[in-house]
Amino acid sequence: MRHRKMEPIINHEWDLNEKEAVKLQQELSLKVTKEDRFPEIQYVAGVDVAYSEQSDLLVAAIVILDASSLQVVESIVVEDAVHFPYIPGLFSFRELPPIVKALKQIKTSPQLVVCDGQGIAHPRRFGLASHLGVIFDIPTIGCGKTRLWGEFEEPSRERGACSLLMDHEEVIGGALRTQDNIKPLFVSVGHRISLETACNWILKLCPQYRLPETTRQADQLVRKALSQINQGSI
DNA sequence: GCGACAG
DNA sequence: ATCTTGTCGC
Repeated sequence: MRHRKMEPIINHEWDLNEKEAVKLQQELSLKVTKEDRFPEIQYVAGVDVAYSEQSDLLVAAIVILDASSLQVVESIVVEDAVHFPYIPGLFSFRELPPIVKALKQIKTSPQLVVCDGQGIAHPRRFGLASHLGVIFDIPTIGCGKTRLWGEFEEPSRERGACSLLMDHEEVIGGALRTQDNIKPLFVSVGHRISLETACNWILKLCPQYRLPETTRQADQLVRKALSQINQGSI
């Protein structure tokens, strides 16, 4: 099988101040597509980032899962220096640089990427998942453990229950229960996928645990890498 | 000014 | 996210 490495269709500057970052989000958010626009999905990618002791180092991991078996077929871990502080609403400017770096090196191109964070459930409708989706022009889902934006009702307590995340009259995501009696996840459109399809994929990726296998596998990798880095620096 | 605030 | 021990519960 031949592979073609992923390449961004948009290459913008990352060394921005807060005001410039907000302006860029407003511009790029116009490119987000909230409808299903993707081919058959054979590979799904998971992304996660961990921080070292003094938060001066980032470790990002990409895992590629076979969409049917949910088995890992490829993975990569990269390190990068922190170039942006953590600011709610500007999260992508902190975590995306190492993620982009890692995605460029992946040999197996995924047809869908699941992100640990929000998609359009964001004050400017441009969370990490949407940002990643737009610059690579690839379908993405935002899947956060906690809420950033929007109001919602508590979904009923069985797996699959979902209540809409609303910003006034606008639907920006869903609070989705992935297991019975477990706190819901916050699922939102990243890019080129509908909320309904996104929720169905997240449920498919959560056969046993609260978090999607994509996120769990990526989380496991960055944690292992970080512990090895810390041991080597002592 | 006060509370909220993805990871 | 990370710092951190025990502890309640299935």
